Amino acid sequence: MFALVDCNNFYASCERLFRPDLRGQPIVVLSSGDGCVIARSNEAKALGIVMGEPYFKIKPLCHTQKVHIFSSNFTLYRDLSQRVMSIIEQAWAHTEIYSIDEAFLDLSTMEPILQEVFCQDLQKNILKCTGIPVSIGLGRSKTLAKISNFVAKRELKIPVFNIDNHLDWLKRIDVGEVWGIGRQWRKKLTCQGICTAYDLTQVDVHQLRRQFNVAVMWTALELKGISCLQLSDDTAPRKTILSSRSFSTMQTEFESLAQAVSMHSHIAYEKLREQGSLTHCVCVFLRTNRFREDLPQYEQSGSIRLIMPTDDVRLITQHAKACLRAIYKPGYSYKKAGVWLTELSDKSGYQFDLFQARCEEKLKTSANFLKVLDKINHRFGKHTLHLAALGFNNTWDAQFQFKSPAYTTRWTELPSVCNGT
DNA sequence: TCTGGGGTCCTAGGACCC
DNA sequence: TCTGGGGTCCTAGGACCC
Repeated sequence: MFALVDCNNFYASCERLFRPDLRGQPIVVLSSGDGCVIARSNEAKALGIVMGEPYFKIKPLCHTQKVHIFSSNFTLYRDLSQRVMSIIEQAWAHTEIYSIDEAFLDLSTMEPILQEVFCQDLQKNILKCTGIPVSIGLGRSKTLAKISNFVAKRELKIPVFNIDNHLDWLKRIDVGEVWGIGRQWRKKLTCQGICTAYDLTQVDVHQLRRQFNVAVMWTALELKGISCLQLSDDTAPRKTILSSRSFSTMQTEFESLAQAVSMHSHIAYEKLREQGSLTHCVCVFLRTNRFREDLPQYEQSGSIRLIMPTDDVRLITQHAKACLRAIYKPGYSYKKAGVWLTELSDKSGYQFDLFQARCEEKLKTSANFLKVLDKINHRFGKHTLHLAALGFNNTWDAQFQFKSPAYTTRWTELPSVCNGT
């Protein structure tokens, strides 16, 4: 048996945690640059605000209905996520942290009779210790646990549900709600009359393998209660690292794009160092605003493959700017740029170039420099020390107009408790 | 006027090898 | 006119997830 713990309206719940005055009020959390809706409280859902909707389209509704708007505050969400996850891991060792707000538990070694009670206790404990409400679904496979969670949250509105003796629910679940069936597969399946999760269990799995792919076949097997996906004990480092963002206003000049690309190089560098990897390939992309059909469109990417892998922010930035130079075309209004590091390798397996003199001295100097850079930024705040290439007073960077304080991670932004006097 | 960011995996096809 | 069989690796593109 598997259990899926899923935080309810996670980002909205995080925001409400430090704003008890917002209990029962509609809350919406926006994506980077206050672009789209990425989380909604139940009250906001009830107003018909849908996921992914651009903010400007719902602005009047938010105003008349007094919806509380928040910019995304990932520092806060990450911190609260870690608290929730640590409680889960303390309660049960065989756990996979699947996303910022979800964890799978493999309960197969627990007495079946204890499983539901265990989940009910866990749900109460998480709420008590963190203030974050969660729902827990149980099932014979990860996919069934997912569906079970969906039923608990959306249909029955109860904290814990075990679908094992209630598989009739599959007949009422749209096939597009099944984990692993996205928009394209849903379209293709419904064309063939496969409209519900139950329908999918009735199709020959080899036919699914042929017509779709092996993942869809596994999904169908999992719905039948045949577990194909085990917990992934994934402490493995990322295989690619990306930093990208839309601009607050469209940019035309090379210089501001170069600043943005330098900033993304810096962010990507920090992520790279954090997991102790080196990059072999630096890729840069930029694109115009695809929603502005009245403007000429351009989208391009370029990459540089390094002879020797690096984690030096100076080299990464230098190569990223060279990529940008190669793809930049004047005369366009750019909306977004990013830096993508691929072909990552572990620092311990450093491969020297056969045809160049070994340059240990140079590497040592670089390592020392980076160590100091990291140390200073760790102690005094993320962007205390950075390359001048990032520029100052960036007007192009995304705005977070409705951002809440870093309540739990910054001394100066701790919530204050007022005694009313 | 205003439309997110960051990942993974699978597959088909092409290039190459003997 | 007729031209094998059995592999591996790489890449781009497409699907999915949160």
